[in-house]
Amino acid sequence: MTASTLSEVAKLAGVSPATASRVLNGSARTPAPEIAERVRQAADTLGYIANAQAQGLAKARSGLIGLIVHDIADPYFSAIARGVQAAAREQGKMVLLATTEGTPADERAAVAAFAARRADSIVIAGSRSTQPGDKDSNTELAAELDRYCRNGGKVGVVGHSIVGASHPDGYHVVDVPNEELAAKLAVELSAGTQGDFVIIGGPEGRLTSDDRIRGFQRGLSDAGLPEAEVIRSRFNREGGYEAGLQLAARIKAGQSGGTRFCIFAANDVMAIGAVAALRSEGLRIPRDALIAGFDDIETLRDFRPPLTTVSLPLEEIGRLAALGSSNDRDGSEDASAHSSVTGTVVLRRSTETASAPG
Amino acid sequence: MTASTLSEVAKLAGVSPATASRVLNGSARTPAPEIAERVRQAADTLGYIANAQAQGLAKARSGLIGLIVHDIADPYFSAIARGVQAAAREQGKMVLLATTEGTPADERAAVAAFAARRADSIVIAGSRSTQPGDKDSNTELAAELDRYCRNGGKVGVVGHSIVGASHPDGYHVVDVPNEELAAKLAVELSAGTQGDFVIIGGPEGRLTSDDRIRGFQRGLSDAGLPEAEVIRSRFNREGGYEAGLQLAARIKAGQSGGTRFCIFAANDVMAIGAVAALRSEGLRIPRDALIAGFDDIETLRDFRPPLTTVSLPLEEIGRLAALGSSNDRDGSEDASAHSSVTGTVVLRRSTETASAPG
DNA sequence: ATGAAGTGGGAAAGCGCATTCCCATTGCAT
DNA sequence: ATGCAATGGGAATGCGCTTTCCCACTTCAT
Repeated sequence: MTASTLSEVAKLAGVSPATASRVLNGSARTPAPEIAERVRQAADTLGYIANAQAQGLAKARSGLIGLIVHDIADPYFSAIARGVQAAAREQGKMVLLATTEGTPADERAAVAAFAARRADSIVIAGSRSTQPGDKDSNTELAAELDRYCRNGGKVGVVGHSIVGASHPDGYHVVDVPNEELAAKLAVELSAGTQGDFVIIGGPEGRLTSDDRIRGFQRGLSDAGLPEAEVIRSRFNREGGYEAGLQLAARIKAGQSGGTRFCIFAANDVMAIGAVAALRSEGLRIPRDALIAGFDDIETLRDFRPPLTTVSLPLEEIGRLAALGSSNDRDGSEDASAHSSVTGTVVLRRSTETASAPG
Repeated sequence: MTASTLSEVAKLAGVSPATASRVLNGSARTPAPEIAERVRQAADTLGYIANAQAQGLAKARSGLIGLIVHDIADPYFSAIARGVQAAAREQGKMVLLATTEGTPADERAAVAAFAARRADSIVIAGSRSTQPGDKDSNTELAAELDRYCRNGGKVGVVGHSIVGASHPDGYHVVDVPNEELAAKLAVELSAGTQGDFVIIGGPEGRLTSDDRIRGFQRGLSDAGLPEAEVIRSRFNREGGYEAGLQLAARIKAGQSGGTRFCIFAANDVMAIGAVAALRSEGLRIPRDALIAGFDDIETLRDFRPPLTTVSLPLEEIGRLAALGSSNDRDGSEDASAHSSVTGTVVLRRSTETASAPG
């Protein structure tokens, strides 16, 4: 037994499919109340559920919003996903998920898949990479997105505008002031710290990571401090762990010169990994080293010692990206090519210089 | 400018739409290589992307798999989502996301929405509730799912079979031995513990929570210990926190009778909340109380003190649910109504009775 | 040389719905 | 009473694709 169709409902109600369509799925024209009731009853007894695919075909809109993330299990992305999901819900849409592990080629494929499904809009989160090896893929990604826009799609971008993308009004980017906030963090940290600064960053070319590193360096410089050394690693917990091991060895070898290293990890998850590594080497935070992260991941807030970080309204970011790229076109002016959020530096115990009582 | 269509491609290639369809999207019949090449070229120059909605309509399959979770930002669910996503990818499908906050009414709506989109299968994660107030909604949820199955849909269920659902072969449930594992945890904990056991559980009627509580009690009983008190709270971090505050007050009032409470929180996130509460009251783990969780959430593994818990292969669970409900029907026998996973008790510092050196 | 079997492309009929147009009916003003 | 606009339902078309069926042509066996 297959699902019942509109015409079956119409037949049962003794009306035409057109009328049934009008009453069941919103239309400008509203049939007479008595007829409407009959149709609704028929639909009910048949357990009618409109075929969204057919509707999409007929209306050229799908009610779908595509979401591209690196890894849905990464708390950074899942927080954004929650925001996107909330926005989708508000608009009566559904979200389609794609994970890409950050590779531009997969992102391109995801965009194509979304385009195939005629997603009304696409939200692309997660920093793109500008590594030389990814150059072609990036160009193709931009091309694919442009094509999608040209065909009427809207795309919401978290963080930076897409490199190479050029369609005039198809993109809505949610600016995240990674650089400024990282600078601010550096300034605030430098106030009460005397040890050397070290940065644990993602791979070179990872935009978000690069922004944060650049900002942090600028902050140091603004505070009259020398540039910090940068250790490159993967942009996840394991990357942080590995970098942490390196640092631990150096700390134990006395390379921190009598003072504590102040470590800045480009995101919270890396910071946690680094802390785990330091601990596994018998070092303690903040006794033997200070450390700060970025993002203020919710699940990590109960971590000990509490992690100094930059709090970002991730859910809101997701919401804005989804809303900004919604098809409320006929744009209220041009006001909507960008929206921006702000974050706040949150100093916590992991960077406290006065040795804690406990 | 709107996306180009199959017939445009066909025209450009000088063939019929039928032929174009055959070469571009897999078919049993394969046109001549030379023609195929021409079609492919035409598709390429036009930037043709098949309209999945139209394909879905024509083929009566959508290539979509619906995923229902309480909250995508909850690490438990996002881990499962990752598994589902992986399975979807293997099968060349996409996942459609719905979040419900655990309310049966929303779950019902999500199922209906998936049915409307003609999702090939639905994975429903997250414990259903059997609270009296939800009874009707639950019945409706079951009815909706049954209807979906009757129309040819497959549903993968994480944890328990759907209460009230009855369609013979539409459901594939991934059994999670919550009860057994909780019992095992209780037994292992009781070995080295003398204090009273206390359970922090979710609201009554929450299936997963109830299973774990029941199992834990059984384990205690098997070990010859009296039944533990159960504190009911919300099934998330805040719930754990609130329960933790209550317990902290009692511990400080000396109600633990000279020994330490051994707290079992029905999931890791609650456990973390409880730990945070105890800490905020100046208590320390495991010095002042022991605590164990359930799930072994990845992001929480670096937590201090390391949390005793039950490790569950969440990603695998998601995979199995998605795969098991995939339309490889013509079922290899009936072998596939269930699949099961197993977990392991992981004893860590949070329940160590020998007072730690540090 | 002839027919049967096989090969490969095209025409056409939907898939389930929205929507445009058309037509019958009604209400009103004249 | 007559004409007009407004109202509301139905027929038909098309959204973009798959798939069945048909037909022209080739190839082989006889």
